[in-house]
Amino acid sequence: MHFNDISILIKNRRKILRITQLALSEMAGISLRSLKEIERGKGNPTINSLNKIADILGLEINMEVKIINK
Amino acid sequence: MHFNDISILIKNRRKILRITQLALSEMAGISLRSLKEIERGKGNPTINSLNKIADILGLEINMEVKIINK
DNA sequence: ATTGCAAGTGCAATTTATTGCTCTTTAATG
DNA sequence: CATTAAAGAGCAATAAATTGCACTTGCAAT
Repeated sequence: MHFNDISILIKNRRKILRITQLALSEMAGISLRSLKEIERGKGNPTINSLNKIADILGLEINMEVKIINK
Repeated sequence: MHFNDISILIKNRRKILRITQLALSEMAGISLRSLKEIERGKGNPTINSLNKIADILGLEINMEVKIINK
C-alpha cells in the first residue's frame, strides 16, 4: 500500500464519517494545512501524523510480510 | 500497530534475511544513521523512509479499519 | 584476551515536514 | 445568480527529520 492509497483511504474514511478536514485536524491534533497536504497525496508525512489521523478515523497502520501474487 | 511494533518488526525481519544495518540502509537508499534510529524505535520517520525499508525487506504498509475487540 | 565486525549514540549541519496566513477554487443551496 | 462552506494551494517561518562524522559498546570467533 503506497502513500497515495493511504491518502485516498483517509479522505474516503473521513467522508464516510461525515467530518470536515478542519474537524479532523483539530481532533487529531495536527494542522489543517498538513491534513490538506496528506489528503491530496502530496508531501511525505511522518508516522506520527498518520497515526494521529488513523486513531480518529478508526483506522490502524499495519506492516506485514508482503504476499507475492502469481 | 504502533511505531514501536514497526521498529521491532523491521529489526526482526532484517535479521531473518541476514543482512546488516549498513547493507539494508544502502539498498533502501536511506542513511545508516536513520535506519539505526528507526530500529531503535526513536524518532518519527516519514512514510517514505518506512516504505523504502519495507520494500527491501519484503514487507508492506497497510492501513485498514480497526477491528474492535469485545 | 584481543581482534574484528555490527550496532548504539552525541553532536552539529542540512534538508524537509509542519505550520500559519492569505487567497483561490469548487460545490452545494437558496 | 449570489452566498456560504469546504477544500486546494502559494509562500515564508519554524520545528523536526535526515544525515555525516566520530566515538563507544557489544558480541562472536579465533
